[in-house]
Amino acid sequence: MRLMSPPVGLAALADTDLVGQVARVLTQAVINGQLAPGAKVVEAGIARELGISRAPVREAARLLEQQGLLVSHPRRGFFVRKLEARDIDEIYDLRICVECHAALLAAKNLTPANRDALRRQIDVLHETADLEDHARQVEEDYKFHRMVIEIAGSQRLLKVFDDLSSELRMVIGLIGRLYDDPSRIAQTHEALLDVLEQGHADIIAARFDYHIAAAWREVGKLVREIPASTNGAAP
Amino acid sequence: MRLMSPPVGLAALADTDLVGQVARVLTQAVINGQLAPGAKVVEAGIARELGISRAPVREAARLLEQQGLLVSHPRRGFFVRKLEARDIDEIYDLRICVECHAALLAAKNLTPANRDALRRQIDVLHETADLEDHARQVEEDYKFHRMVIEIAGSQRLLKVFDDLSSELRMVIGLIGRLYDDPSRIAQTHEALLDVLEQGHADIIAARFDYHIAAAWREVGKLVREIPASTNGAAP
DNA sequence: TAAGCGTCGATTGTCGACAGTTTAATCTTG
DNA sequence: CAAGATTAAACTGTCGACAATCGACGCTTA
Repeated sequence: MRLMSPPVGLAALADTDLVGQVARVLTQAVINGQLAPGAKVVEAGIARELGISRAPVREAARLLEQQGLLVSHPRRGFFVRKLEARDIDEIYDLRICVECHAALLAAKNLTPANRDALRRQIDVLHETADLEDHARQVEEDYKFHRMVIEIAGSQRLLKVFDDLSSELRMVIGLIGRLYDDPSRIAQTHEALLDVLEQGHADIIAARFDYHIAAAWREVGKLVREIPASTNGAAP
Repeated sequence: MRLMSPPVGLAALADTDLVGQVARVLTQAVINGQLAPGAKVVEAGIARELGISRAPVREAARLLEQQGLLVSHPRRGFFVRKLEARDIDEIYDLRICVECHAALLAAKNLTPANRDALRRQIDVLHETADLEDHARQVEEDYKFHRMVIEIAGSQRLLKVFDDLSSELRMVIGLIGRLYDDPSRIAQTHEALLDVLEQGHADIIAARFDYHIAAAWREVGKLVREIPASTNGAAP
């Protein structure tokens, strides 16, 4: 059963995967705040809303739980995870750990082809800098980082990053605007590509560390201007 | 529905979680080889065997898929993941990345209490060295490493480690014997605790890196004596 | 008025069923 | 006899149903 009204076209490639679709829908709902942190995710409600049964919804919820977007209290249901300042710190700490390592691997695997791909992505960053679409800016930013990890060539590294990303998108979606000076993000990423090309391990690690830590401080600052809430429900 | 016959006592605390139980059963089956790599996991079969319906089995399978123990081919079902040499490399590469980082954090958080806990675990390693129970040795080995990450204090770091661990247990279970000289593993872990206490970042990272890399080489050697198989099924 | 208790609606956990698809087995046919 | 077509069995994806449980509300009782 399709979620959207059949889009006429026969472009039903990787569509056949209900729980995947539900997972995407839920993820999106969490990211854009339709499902606020702490909100209860009522299986029957989602199911009815999507015109499907509860089974696929439950499976999708379990998936998102594993990814850290939802928490489940047995016999009480699934809830949108509340991220506290501590979680943000954990996420960025792990991001630094993982991305610095990935950057080193990526530098080793750097070919003209994927070097150009990165450069093109930086061009995209330049373009989006002018737009007022903050969400888009964040998205293209992530895409660059993700490309680096793809180049590193480890599926597991990529999975960790993707899981962290969806958690982060949640907070960032909540914060709203992220960059004070959008034009600068393209520049900072050029610096990242530079050190990758240069290929000196220490410098690469230091540069990526600095870059991510900067984002960490930025997000941390903005988050602390927002409600601090204890996670989960009382026992 | 309970899996075991009710153990009389009222110690039915965290029992109420069918999918959790199923997940554990399946994990165990994968680790000890009852479910061989590449084997098909038939939902109805598992369900019947456990005397439950397919729904919880499916949810558990999705969970293990997310953890990397199973792969799912839409419309064809779940299969036990086949780990190739490349996967082993990815796992250990990530382990080094994560555990070295965790070790640094752990060193900062090291208190007399958890320092003693680590030491006690090393004692256990000494004791199990005499036994011929290889599985037990591996398990206690992991427990030490896990404790370090617990001390580091990041839930996410711990989750990444746990996921990697279950994948690794799979390979190691397959290999059978892992240590040529069991008496040495206690020693090497003492060295790890030493550098943690000493608290010098570079030395900690280097030592953990070396320790894990050694295991990597060991496992890699043993794995390559075993069938190399392509993962998944043909499209 | 505040704490305790029972009731009722809402929601989860689990089950069995059914249709559509995949896989295995059997039967053709060149 | 081998390759392809055909049929039958097995399995997955999804659904709707039902009992058990949880949380809220209101009522009783100090």
